[in-house]
Amino acid sequence: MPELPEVETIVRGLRPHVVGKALTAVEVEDPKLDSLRSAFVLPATVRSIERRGKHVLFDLGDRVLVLHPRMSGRIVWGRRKPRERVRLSLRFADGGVYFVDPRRLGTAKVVREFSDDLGPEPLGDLAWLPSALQGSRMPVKFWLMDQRKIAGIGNIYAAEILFRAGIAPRRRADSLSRSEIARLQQAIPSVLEAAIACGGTTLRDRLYRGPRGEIGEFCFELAVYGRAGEPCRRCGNPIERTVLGGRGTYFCPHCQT
DNA sequence: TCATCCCTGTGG
DNA sequence: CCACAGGGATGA
Repeated sequence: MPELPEVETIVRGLRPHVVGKALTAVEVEDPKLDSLRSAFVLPATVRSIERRGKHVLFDLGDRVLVLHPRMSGRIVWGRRKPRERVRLSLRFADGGVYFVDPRRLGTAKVVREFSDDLGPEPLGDLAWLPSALQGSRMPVKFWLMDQRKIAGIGNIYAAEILFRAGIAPRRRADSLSRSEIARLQQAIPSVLEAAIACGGTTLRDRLYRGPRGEIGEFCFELAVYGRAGEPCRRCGNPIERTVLGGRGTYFCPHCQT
């Protein structure tokens, strides 16, 4: 469910509650996560919490707990356990971190060292982007969502980024002109940073919540995602929805070419 | 580059 | 009831 801005919001919200605190108990409440039962060495101090792509990393000194919310996962801090389906609870003296995940698609693992095959982070300098796009025949929307190419972008922000850049989702990655690539370099960080500044996006289903359960303010206004048939905020023509790679794909046929 | 699967909940 | 859901691994 969450993409980079939502995961970043989660991580920032958890840090003040958890970093430097002693993890006293772990409750595994989903058979799919049984392998975690023997993975913790307690008590352990949480040294830091970091985000990498859409992964949340709890540094426990000799181990790293890696959570990935996938579609429906949430990670919340609370004094008491939430009523929703909790798959994993991390107990601290004054509260807990709860991995809530109704669809149970999210993943959790404990490793000695976090390693991954994720691409670069999409914030900051994207000077590497032009050469990375070269030689990739996939639709640019796929490319943006391919975590090995660039980390953290999902279906919503891929749509929003491509609208901002004025590029149609089906365009092949290696077909973009210099100026289109330059617009992408600008659109990627600016869309994601704007969303982070708003604390992420909460859709109508309200699945996503912040680290303390708050719904994200709707201050990040979606330009295209979920707006099929509604007027484009820029040109007024209706937003279209198609299916690309099995995912709903929203774009403005007039503004995105 | 597809389809399919993993899961469950919700909205039309 | 069916369609769809913010992710991603897998196999053809």
